[in-house]
Amino acid sequence: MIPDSCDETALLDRAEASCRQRGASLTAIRREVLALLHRAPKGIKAYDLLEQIRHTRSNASPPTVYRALDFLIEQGLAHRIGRMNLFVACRHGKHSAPSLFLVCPKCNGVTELEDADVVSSLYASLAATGHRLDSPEVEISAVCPQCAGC
Amino acid sequence: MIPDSCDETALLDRAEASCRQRGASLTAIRREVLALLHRAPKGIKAYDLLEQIRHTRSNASPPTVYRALDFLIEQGLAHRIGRMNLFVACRHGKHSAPSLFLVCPKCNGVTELEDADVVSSLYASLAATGHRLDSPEVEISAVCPQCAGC
DNA sequence: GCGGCCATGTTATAACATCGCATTTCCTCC
DNA sequence: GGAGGAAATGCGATGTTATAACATGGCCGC
Repeated sequence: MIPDSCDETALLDRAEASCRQRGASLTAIRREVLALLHRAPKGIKAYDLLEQIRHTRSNASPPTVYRALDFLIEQGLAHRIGRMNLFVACRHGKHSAPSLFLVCPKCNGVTELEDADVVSSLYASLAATGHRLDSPEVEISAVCPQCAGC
Repeated sequence: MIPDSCDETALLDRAEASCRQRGASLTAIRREVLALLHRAPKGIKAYDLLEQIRHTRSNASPPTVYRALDFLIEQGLAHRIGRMNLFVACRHGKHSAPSLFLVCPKCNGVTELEDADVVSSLYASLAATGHRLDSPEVEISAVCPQCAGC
């Protein structure tokens, strides 16, 4: 897990290196989008992202953003929260094992849930029906403790 | 569990009764939408639903469909799959427990998975961290058996 | 230079969802 | 039975999210 105090540039450089390893390139646009995602730990919507990125690239358009997002997701650097049309940066270095992400529908906060039992029983159940997990990130919409009180 | 061979009319009548019990009414439009959902076991999109329902109600508009869907979801008779903007009829009689939806990213098909082990361990794990499931639908992206072969 | 390749720019439009308000329907209470 | 009110529907416009389609730019090996 990457500590929050981690320097942004270093983080982006690491992402760039990992892309290069795979023969992909983290271009300027993509890097900027990734940086914006990292600055929005609670997720950000595509059109808010578009507005943000227009501060530095006034000609950016929806495809500019969506293409960058698609790339980042493909590279495992970002994640799409289906229900909310929300995008978040991936908070962990690698996905050696699948993990569960609890997404709070109120504050949009994302918490990683580490629980071997859940993951293994999920695996077993999927295997029983012939399914195979598509992505190592499983999102679950759940109200977080802070918001549960409200 | 309701057997698949169950007659559609009977199924709708049962849904109507369960609505009435709660002081809600399964009107003609809602009943038709529910019937259409049941005929699309892999889920159907709102605008496809709209096109279908126009066969019998030529004046139907997007709000017609969305309002009916909102009602059915509220009543636990249908589920919304956020990721794909897809709607499915609930395949259980009751939604006493949340269920897992396996969404195939290739064919977009939705399969409802009922697995007490997974659900209970998920529940336990959520409770341990103070979270609470937001909706009875837990979506998981998983390649289905048909697409896995390709 | 030129041809291939990837990324990006640009315009338009598709696809999904909601709002706001008028009208109707249906229930209930008198 | 009729008045009042709540719920449901009709209808048009609008908001929001995402992609299609096509043109251009820049790099690189040859």
